[in-house]
Order: sequence, then C-alpha cells, then structure tokens
Amino acid sequence: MNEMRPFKDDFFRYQARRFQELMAEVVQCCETRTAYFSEKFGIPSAELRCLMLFREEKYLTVKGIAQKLDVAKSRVTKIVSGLLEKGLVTRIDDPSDGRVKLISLTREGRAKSEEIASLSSRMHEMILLEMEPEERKMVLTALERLRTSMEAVKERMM
Amino acid sequence: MNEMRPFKDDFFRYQARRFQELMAEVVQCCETRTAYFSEKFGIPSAELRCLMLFREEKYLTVKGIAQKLDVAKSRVTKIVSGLLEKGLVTRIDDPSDGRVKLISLTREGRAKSEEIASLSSRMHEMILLEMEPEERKMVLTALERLRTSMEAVKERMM
DNA sequence: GCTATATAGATCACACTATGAACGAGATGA
DNA sequence: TCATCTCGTTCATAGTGTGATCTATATAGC
Repeated sequence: MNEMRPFKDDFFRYQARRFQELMAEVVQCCETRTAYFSEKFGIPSAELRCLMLFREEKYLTVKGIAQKLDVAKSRVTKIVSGLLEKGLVTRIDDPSDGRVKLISLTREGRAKSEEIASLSSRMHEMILLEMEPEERKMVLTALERLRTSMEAVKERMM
Repeated sequence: MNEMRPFKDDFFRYQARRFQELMAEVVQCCETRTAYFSEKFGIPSAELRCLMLFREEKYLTVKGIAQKLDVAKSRVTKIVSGLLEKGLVTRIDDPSDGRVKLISLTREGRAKSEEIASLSSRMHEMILLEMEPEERKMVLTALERLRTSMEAVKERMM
C-alpha cells in the first residue's frame, strides 16, 4: 500500500485542480447569463433579481427585500426607485403603519417578471435537455452533493 | 406509453426547478467565497483576479491582462494602479516597444499571490474531502457534463 | 525620410452594485 | 409624554465595468 500513497495524492491533487477549473468555468457561464438577461430586458441585474422576488409574495417592504436580496436597505431604496421609474412597480403607504411602504408589481411589471422567469426556466430546461435522462439524474445528485460540501466548508471557515 | 407522458413531463419540470435552485445556491456560495477572499487579503476582487494571472506568465501587458480578464483596457489601468499602490506589482517600459508597459509581480506580490492561490486550492480540496472517493469522481464527471451543456446552450442562444 | 495608419496605455465621463452613517417621521412602551 | 425603536431616505464612499478620446510610439507605403 505504501507505493500507492504518492499516486493517490497525485490523483487527488489532479482532481482538486480540475474541480477548481470547472467551477470557475461554470460560474463564469452563469455570470454571462446574468449579463445577457440584463441586456436583453434592458434592466440592471439587481433590479431583475428584485423583480423575481414578487413571484413568492405580492407585497414586499424595503426591509423585506433587503433581507431576501441580502443587501443594505439603502441599496433597496435605489433598486426600487429604478423599478418605479420604469413603471414596473408601485409603492403605497401601509395603512396600518405610516413608516412602511408596500411595494408591488404593476401589470407591466407582472408581465415582465413572467417573461423573465419563463426565459430563465427555458434556459435551464435546455441545459438539461442536452443530457440523457440518466445524466440529468447524475448531475442533479452531484450538484446536491456539491452544494452540501460547499456549505459545510463555508460553515467551518467563515 | 401514452399515460407515462404527463408523468415524465412533470418529473422533468421538477428536475429543471431543482436544477435552477441548486445552481443559484452554488453560485451564491462562490460569490461569498470571492468576497471573503477580498476581505481577508484586503484586496479588491478584481485585483485578486489580476494577481492570479501571474502564475501563468511572469510578464504581462495591459492589453494581455485585459484579454485574460475579459475587461476593457481602461479597467486594467485602474486595477494595475491599485496593485502598484499596494506595492504588489511593478511596471517597466518594454525595451523593444516604447508603447507597452511590462507588468510583473514584486517579491511581496509573489508572496501574496502564492498565499492566495494556496488558500484557494486548500478550500477546493476541503470541499472534495467532504466526499467519498466515488462521489468525487461523480461530481467531477457531472461538472464536466454540466459545463459542456451550459456552453452548448450559451452558444446556441447568444 | 515622411506620412498615414495602427496600436498601447492613460484619462475621463458615465452607469451599476454595494455599504454604512446620519436623519426625519412614525410607532410604542413606561 | 418622553425616550426609544423602527422604517425608509439621503449622502459619502468604494468597487466594477464600458466606451470615447487623447498621447505617444510603431510601422508600412510612398
């Protein structure tokens, strides 16, 4: 077994390097996609992300959006004002609390958000359709495993 | 087979949604890592990325860096001046062409870049070590397959 | 050698993402 | 009612990125 050791280490290092490369390529591809969406819909990516939140909830507050997007409240004020200017969103006063503003989609915003979500789904479906059914299962299992490992390491290091 | 159809479609849609979710989580995790590195080393992420290029080549030009990072030359001027201020990089005139500046790491920059690369490798290794050897192979195969499919769809759409 | 053109890098204006401190207005508990 | 808390806004600051423009150098053709 002793003479296997260096070989095993080499193989592991090779795997780690390959892993690093592949992750970089996949993430790069995702970033390209984000930029493409932003350009295609003529909406900055932060605003796109914000729009997508309204698929879960009809009304959102600045604070709620900040939490969901994981950004500062001041950032949300800016993002929402961008969406307001584009007429994709309205902002009304909460009748039960004068401090909070309830933000919701306009009809136009609803249409836009559906269009975006549908293209996004279609794109993900296309990627899976590139694969054979067993490959799809394998990729999903692997992604699940990968996510778990990444979260675990993140937890331990940060 | 007819009665299988709706079931199959449902399953595929379920897979696509799961895929979308997992990808978002994985990419999010990578972004957190980038921010963590930037904070830990006290260097903006674009400058970190630039530093890493010198592991391949000892001397780089502004144009070369722009191509490798896939950004405009003007961005590179800014990034390099940041690294210059931090003393991680030097800029000398190319003796064979008065227009070009040759950028290379200082001793300090070399040390920093090695430190960063080594932490990055260690982190990727830790993620793989969370898995069993067969899982590692599976994940790498899946990532390879995924990257290919993503590139293929990107090619077709953009 | 001289001129037109191409190229390298710097500078500038602009746009987007993001944070944190400070602030005004409204809520709320003692 | 007064201190305190919370909500959303504004502002200064920092980072990422583009494209137009400019200067200086290089080079190909005359």
